[in-house]
Amino acid sequence: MALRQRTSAPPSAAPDSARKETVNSPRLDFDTLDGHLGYFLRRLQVHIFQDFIRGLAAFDVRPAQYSVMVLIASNPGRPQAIIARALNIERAALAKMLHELQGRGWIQRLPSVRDGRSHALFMTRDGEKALARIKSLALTHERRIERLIGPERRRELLNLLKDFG
Amino acid sequence: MALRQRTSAPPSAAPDSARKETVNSPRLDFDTLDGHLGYFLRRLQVHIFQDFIRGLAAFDVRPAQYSVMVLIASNPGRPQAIIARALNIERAALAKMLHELQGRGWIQRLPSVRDGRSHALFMTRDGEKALARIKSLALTHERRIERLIGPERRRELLNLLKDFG
DNA sequence: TATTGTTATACTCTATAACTATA
DNA sequence: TATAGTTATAGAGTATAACAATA
Repeated sequence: MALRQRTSAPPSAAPDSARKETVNSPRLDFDTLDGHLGYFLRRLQVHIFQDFIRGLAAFDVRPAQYSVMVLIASNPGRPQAIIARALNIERAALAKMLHELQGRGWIQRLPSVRDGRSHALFMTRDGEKALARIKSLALTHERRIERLIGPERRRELLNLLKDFG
Repeated sequence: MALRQRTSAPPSAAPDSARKETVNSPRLDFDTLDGHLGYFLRRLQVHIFQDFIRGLAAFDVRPAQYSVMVLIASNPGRPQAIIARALNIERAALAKMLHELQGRGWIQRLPSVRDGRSHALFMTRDGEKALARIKSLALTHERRIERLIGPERRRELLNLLKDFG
């Protein structure tokens, strides 16, 4: 594994009297950070989400909202708990988000016939129309990412990440 | 590219009278989500960060704090702006975090001799000692991730992500 | 007893603006 | 003028607990 502990004491362990500011910039040492997958995943993920948010600013749709709308549209009639579990969203957070989306007139919550506790989720007509345009912007976003990191790298990352789940 | 728009209207575009709850669970259709790299990156990154936070709960150190401490320790004497830029952290956020770390007695901010505006950052003795143990826990965390996703996949992901920057 | 959806709370992160002191 | 650091604020995301209704 690439991640290893340092064996020698780093410079800053020297006595205070010996401490010196680093003036020039002989490149930063990232030390153990270089061995953390989470660090690199995070960097790219943040960049991608920022691009997504900017790209869909016209609809004011964030990644989490997009994923919820896509799932409802492709799986109409599901209860909230199923959608929440599928996307790793807290039930409480999803309830709030659905309220928001319902306020925009994009989704519907119908009382379930079979289970008095749950709501069956559907898109509205307006929601479907909005989602069509949103998906188009999301596709444009994905193509920007593809150009940024290269098509092969994108495909390889997608494959590696996908079958992990 | 794998991401493509649907050509046919999804089921939920049917008239309201035709809407039916989905009862059983014939697996969810993730539709366009399946083509978004950001979606998969996010899933794994969240999982990894949660594992990191749990693994370092004894020190109450979060990923961002860890990355800052590692950078200061390996690059003593740097001003805040350099560290912030390197880690894509807002200057304002870093200032707050450094105040926190200073409160724990882990880092020092010495006034810069060369630039009256900036602070030279150093670890304290206690900070170095804490960091040594923290790095050990971080290494254990990384090994858990390695076991979770497999050593080859981890290495490949790391390589693909690294030379993007 | 367990689950669905809801509300409320708290904490972290992120983004922004405004300010001071220096350069 | 621009930059370094600070403070304050607002918004989003996340985590938790508690509750009513239903299973």
